[in-house]
Amino acid sequence: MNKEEQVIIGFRDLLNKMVWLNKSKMEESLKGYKSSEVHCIEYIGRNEDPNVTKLAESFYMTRGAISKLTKKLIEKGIIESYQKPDNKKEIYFRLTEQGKVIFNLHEDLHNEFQERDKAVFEQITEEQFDIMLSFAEKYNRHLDAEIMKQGIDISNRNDFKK
Amino acid sequence: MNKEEQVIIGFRDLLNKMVWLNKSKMEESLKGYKSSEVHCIEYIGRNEDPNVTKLAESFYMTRGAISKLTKKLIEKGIIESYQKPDNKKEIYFRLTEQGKVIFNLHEDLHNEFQERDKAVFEQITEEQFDIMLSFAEKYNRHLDAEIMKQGIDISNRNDFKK
DNA sequence: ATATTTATGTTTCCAAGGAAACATAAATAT
DNA sequence: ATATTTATGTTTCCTTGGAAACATAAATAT
Repeated sequence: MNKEEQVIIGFRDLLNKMVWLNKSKMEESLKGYKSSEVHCIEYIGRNEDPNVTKLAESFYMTRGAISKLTKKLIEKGIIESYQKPDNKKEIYFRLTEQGKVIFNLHEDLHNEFQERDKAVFEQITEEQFDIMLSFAEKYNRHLDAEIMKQGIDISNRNDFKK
Repeated sequence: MNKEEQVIIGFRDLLNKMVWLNKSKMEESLKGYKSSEVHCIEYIGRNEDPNVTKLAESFYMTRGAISKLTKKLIEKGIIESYQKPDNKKEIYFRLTEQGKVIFNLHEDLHNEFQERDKAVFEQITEEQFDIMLSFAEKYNRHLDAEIMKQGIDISNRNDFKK
């Protein structure tokens, strides 16, 4: 196996493991909330005027799936929707007080994860970080261009067939 | 956002994009086969005596899900199962002739993807690859240890509760 | 040798998410 | 000004995959 593949596989395994581990820790601490819900809460808490489309693009999910997820969060009283006076199409979300509590619990947990992995990051120099960041940026840009070529709309891959 | 997070998010986005892009290319070229099926065919074609458990661990999926997937591939005539004379418990898989055709088509596609992304990799020096590989290895080892601590069995996370 | 525990694989039930069709608002073209 | 196209969000139907219970074989303990 060449190094190109090794890097990709190494990071893929890494992220898979991280997702598993954090997910199980999360659903242990934040009982009653799925990790997808918490992820959604995190995005809504951190971003300006988030809507279904932005969430879908960020999570690489369809708008339909996000629509259902946000609906559930509204029913649970974790988020609420709002609109702007000059736009009757877009629907944005914000956290309720209850949502903010979960958001903060998640932030704590996030710090806990950082603490857990600190030992690994301490071994990495600034230069090494920059090398990895530069690689990720280059590759991301390249794939963005390829995705454009393909004409895939991440937020609902079907529409492009129209 | 600190560099630790940036690296993780950068690679996460990268892999998400790659999965999307390759998936849609794949299901375009290998019509009639889902990317999960092709992924499974790839693993079976490349590894010695693959069974449900090994597939599950490699894909970070439950044994139940893999069991269903392999069952479907057997029904489609793409793979077949075999056992060893001295072990009546483990069930292994191999590709049928039809499966080998798909395997080879997938290999071609894989090369095509490498070709597509060559421009990115050409800019990376040997030293830079080694830095990234070393980071991935360290982090993987760290997470393996954490997963051990948690007592999570990736192949069926529930069993450990017994 | 027998009992207990662990490993492997399967099945049933359920939830999450994608595909496609749809509704409506906004943007753009004519 | 009106028609057409595009953007945004929702809904229905269906597939995939997880959770949990189960069956059986193998490994281990007694």
